Amino acid sequence: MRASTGNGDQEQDRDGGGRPRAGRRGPRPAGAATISRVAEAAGVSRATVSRVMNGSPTVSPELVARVRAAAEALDYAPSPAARRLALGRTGTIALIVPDLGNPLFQGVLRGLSQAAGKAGRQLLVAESDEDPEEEVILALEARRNSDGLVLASPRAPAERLCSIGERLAPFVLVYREVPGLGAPSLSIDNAAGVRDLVAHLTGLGHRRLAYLAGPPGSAGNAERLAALRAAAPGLELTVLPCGSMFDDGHAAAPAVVGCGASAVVGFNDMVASGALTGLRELGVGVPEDVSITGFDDIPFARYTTPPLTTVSIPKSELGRQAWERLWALMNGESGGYNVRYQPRLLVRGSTGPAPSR
Amino acid sequence: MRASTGNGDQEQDRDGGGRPRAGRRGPRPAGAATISRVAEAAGVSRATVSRVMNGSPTVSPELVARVRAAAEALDYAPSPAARRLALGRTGTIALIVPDLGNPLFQGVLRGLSQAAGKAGRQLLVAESDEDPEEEVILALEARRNSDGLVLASPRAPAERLCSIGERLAPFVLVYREVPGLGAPSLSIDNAAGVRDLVAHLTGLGHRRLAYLAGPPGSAGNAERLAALRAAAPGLELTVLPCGSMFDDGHAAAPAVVGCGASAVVGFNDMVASGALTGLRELGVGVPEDVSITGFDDIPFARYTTPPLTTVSIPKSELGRQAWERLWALMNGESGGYNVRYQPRLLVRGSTGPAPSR
DNA sequence: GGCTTATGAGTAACCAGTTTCTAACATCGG
DNA sequence: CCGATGTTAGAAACTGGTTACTCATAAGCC
Repeated sequence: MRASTGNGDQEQDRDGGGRPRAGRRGPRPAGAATISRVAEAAGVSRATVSRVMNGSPTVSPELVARVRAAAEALDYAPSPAARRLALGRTGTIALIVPDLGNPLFQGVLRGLSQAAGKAGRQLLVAESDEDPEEEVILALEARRNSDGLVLASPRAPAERLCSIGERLAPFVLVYREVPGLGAPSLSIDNAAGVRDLVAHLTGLGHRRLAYLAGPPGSAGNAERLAALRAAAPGLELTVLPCGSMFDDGHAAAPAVVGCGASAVVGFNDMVASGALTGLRELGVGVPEDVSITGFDDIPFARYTTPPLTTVSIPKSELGRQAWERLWALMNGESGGYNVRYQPRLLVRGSTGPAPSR
Repeated sequence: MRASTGNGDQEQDRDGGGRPRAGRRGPRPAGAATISRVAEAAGVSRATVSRVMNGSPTVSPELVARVRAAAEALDYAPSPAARRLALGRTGTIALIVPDLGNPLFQGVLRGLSQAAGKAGRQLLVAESDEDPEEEVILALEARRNSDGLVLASPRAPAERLCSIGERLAPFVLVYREVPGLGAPSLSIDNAAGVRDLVAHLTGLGHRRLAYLAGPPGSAGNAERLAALRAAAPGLELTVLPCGSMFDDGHAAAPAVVGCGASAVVGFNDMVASGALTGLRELGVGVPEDVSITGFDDIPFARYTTPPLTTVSIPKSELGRQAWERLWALMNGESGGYNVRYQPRLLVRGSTGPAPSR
């Protein structure tokens, strides 16, 4: 025999003595009890053991007790792998995010994890690293190993999502809406958030704004930018390429100074915080010289100096709701309509009156 | 002979005029192709299809082509559930953390997710919510659905872990060492980190320290506190119960002022940041009046005002290493010895000379 | 008391793969 | 030309549960 089968399993004793079947191959988790052994020990059929383990009411109390005792004695627990195959469900749901380092997705992760955990479901997590095609592959793969999917802020183009939508179902979209797709989506009214921010800033007398743009593939970034353009007909707007992390914002500080804006609208709280620190390092007063706003209200935003004016979005709530929707879909219900959460403006210390020129 | 040969051929309708078989039960994912259908289409046996799908070299090129074509035509992909059962492995690893909202664990999550993803493994995540017994149950459950575990900062008592250690294997411990346990651990030399901090603070003339304590169950907290007590024989140390989140630190600010310490050692960066903001709100100058240090070096620590002096630990590296160790263990190798990472002191702006009384 | 109905539990057919064994066939050496 | 050896691919036995049938028994009814 060629050694091609040597897949890591240590064939302990393949001795010529030939005991019945010492250790066939890998599967056996070291003598774990099987349903057959329990059935034998209790003197009943495998079907009866299965019924007892699943709490079927059609078993006599006496047998229930016997099976329970045998299962206990053998330390038996049904094999999840076998149940998956037999039942056709996994007891697992999956979450795909572009970036696990982003508090936005961490919030969804937490909410989803807790809601799914409470319902006794396990959670598979995968990070697509902002790569659209990778994301599609991960999603398909994850879906095959779960009963349902939550796609957070998917970077894949709408038509690509539609083309695989059927194989992804049931699934829920978070932080994005895709019209043609037959999946409920939970999203943020980015335009409303931006309008609130702009109203706040113009109310303070700001006329020259800079926008620290998020990642190019982000739908949220596109919406926020579009809303900013729409909301600011009489304003002067400079768009600075930036990113989504602290360092991106920090690195953009000189450009902010260079463009002469009196107020900076950050794509999110991280770039805003980074820019805030960067500006102060350059000797720019916040908010005396320049006002700064963020987006998302990450836990940290309250603890910058000065605290960041931002727009709050219910991150964990999205996770919880995503579970609710997914649960409904998995039960064949409708999953409900799309929801757009209204963000809430939080005015803190990083914004102030525009400096009189 | 009994009908035991009924290997997958569906005797479509044996019922009296009933419909073919509308929807037997759950399993069928709406007409997904099975290995039997592919075998039939290609005119070969199921065994051959299996061999082709797994790249076995013992199939003639002609058959390989035929099977490939049939699989392609039917859009066939092997059922992960069936493979799990047949192979006895899941292609999945699991991570248990006490709190998904903590950047410390997010770092491990990221590192692990990326390393496992690169190796084509999926990642199951569960949050124990700081509850020791819950954690044990989650770990056992997660282990049964995966090939290996990473336990981050487990809250469960050492003897409890030892008692279930065998059923958890293979697994790796992160942020904690448990002597009796036969699992490699990747931990931080908390004592060294604390010593560095204390040396730095005493070098600046501080003699009265306050420690913002972490969660009671945390092993890291116990180590840091013990090291602090040991490192400060000539110092006055006040221990303030606190927690691990921003708000905990913020709420502790008045107590800090009350105890008269000139330097605050936070359990981690979050409580330190919270305290920093709280102190400044109370009119206390940092670092002029009070110095503050954190621990962990979360991404945010660089962006507080002033930036936080802290001790850096390689969070993502721990995740990557955890994967390496787990991978070795899953292959029957040793998994290597325990590793204690040496943290690195980062002096930033939140610490300064002790005020002359 | 015989017939119908309920009930409890066993039999065997699934779920969808993997792998051992075995048999047929081709190749090679003597 | 025949036996030994080497390949290939199929048959069938697994992986460990679930559940549709089936059947025996007991209870209910007339």
